Amino acid sequence: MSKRTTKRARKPSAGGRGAGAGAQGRRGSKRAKRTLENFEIARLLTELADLLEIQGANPFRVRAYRNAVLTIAGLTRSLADMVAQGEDLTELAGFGSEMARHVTEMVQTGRLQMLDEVHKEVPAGLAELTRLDGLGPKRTKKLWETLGVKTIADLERTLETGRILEVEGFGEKSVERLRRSIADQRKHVGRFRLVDADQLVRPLVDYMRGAEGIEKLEVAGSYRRRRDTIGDIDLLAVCDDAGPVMRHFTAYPGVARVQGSGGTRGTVILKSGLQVDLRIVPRRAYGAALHYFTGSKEHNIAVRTLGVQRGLRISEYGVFRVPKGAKEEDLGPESGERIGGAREEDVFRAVGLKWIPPELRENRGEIEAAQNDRLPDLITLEDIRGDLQMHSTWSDGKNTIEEMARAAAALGYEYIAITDHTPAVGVAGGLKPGDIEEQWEEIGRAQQVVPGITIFRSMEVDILRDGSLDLADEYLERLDLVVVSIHSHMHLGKREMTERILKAVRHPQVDILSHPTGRRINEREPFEMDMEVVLAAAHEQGVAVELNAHPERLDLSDVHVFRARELGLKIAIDTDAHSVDNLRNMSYGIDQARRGWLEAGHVINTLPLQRFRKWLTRRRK
DNA sequence: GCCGTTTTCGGCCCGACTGTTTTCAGTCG
Repeated sequence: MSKRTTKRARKPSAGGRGAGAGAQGRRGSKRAKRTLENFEIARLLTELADLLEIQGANPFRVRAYRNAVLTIAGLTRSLADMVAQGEDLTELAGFGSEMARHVTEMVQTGRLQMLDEVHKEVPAGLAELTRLDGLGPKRTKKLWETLGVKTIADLERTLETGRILEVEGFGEKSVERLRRSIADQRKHVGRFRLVDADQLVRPLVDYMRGAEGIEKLEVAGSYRRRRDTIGDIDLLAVCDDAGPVMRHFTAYPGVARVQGSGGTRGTVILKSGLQVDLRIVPRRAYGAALHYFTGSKEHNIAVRTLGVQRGLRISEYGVFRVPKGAKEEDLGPESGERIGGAREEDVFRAVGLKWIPPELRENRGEIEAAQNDRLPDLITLEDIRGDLQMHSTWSDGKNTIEEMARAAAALGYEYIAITDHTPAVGVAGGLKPGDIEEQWEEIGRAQQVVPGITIFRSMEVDILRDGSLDLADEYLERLDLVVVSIHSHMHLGKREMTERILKAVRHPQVDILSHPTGRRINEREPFEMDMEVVLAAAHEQGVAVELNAHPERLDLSDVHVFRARELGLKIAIDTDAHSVDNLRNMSYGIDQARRGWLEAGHVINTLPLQRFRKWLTRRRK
């Protein structure tokens, strides 16, 4: 495998975590230096990129830092470990010798000298300012140079006093926009969970289909790629006359304010705070526009670059052969010979690729896979034959075992596992040992009255602080399936947490490690733990790792799923349902699984009943 | 700063909209 392919294959997707301005400065110099986590390294590199941009550095150099941040976001391994083991960081996508040197320095010293140097010239707070809507590097620099604005607080003062109007390029509209932008940031308006976006998008799409003369309507963007969180919504429409469609859009009752509207593009903010962009495109460009607005940005850049290599110009208007000898400035959006654009496939075919499912479009190796006809045959909801984590009224579920079984049978499943909590999870009504046998009797009764589905005796066994399990072996041995997870002491250090999970995974009765990082999207950060080590241990022990389909968890993340697949682990996609309705959340797990390149064969609950039973006995010979 | 089937220099995706402008820079996606 060439280095290029290797690097591309590792190229990640998701954006880095939010970068805080002045992260390095705040850490201070006292105390022993501590190894930086990947996200902290990414944060420092982002700050460096922001500040270099303000300094007017070469934009491609700035991009190089941002690309490195993207790569880091897709790693499951800790950079500190990689450095400690003497690995060659330049093997990582977007990492050259400089980036490798920077990262090594940060790992070894906890600081980045280059950032210190830049801080001498540009205040750290400016990085934060560039993240406000309407303020980019140029305008931030201007405010700093003319009014000495260094922080958001400074900016607010100039807004109040009106001094900002003295600065060239800043008028009343800018004042209003910046005020809103600061207020939005205060509210900590973040990304929307996919499930919440679904609730907002469905009625909007229904409404838009009623627009006069609308021919086609599709939701593109990260929503179409089914990312676990959504920044904004991109709607794509085809119609002959844009005017009525755009007016219909901005008149949607859910709109809080109209940010802008032109002949082909309009932007509104819904009352929920969700931004929605509508693009109106001609029929002949529909496929090219759909591809373009679906993204990801990184994927698009990669595809367009392939186009450039073939003398093609790819944009939302279509695929064009660039006229020989044409000057860049003479080219309009539709100059040259149009060789495609009505269908999405046109774009891929023009650069020698098979059509790539949206969930894979993260420039994480999908381009190479499509070139080599090695795209995965992605799992679908129809592949699922059972659900291996759900709760009943015996602990914190809302429905009885029988009700859960009937609902699962109605979904066409062959088997389910009832996984009520164990005693340590008192708040969730964890069962006491004395209750467990009674519950088994009820499972037996439910099994008799609900035909056609097998109900496994299981429990979601709590992993205690020391890594031991919250249920005696005599019970564990009598369960059909043992699922383990953490519900307490979530703030242990990385080493202790990793050891705790490893101990649980190595318990001979354990089958599935459930919601491994404990994250709750937008609510709780993942545990500090070494995922790479945990996944490796699970693989070694024959333990499956769960992709929890609950839309607030989706834990494993897509990046972790991708890595698990690379390592050859088995995955269980479970809903963790606490009611019959929750069983339908399986689709969110499937979305995430597809983003992690899973095929049916990677997932244990796609197995037919008999083969699944066989899997259960793999360690119980 | 990274990268290479136009390779070690010279590229690096492409277009719309806004605001404050008189012809476009900056920002955003």
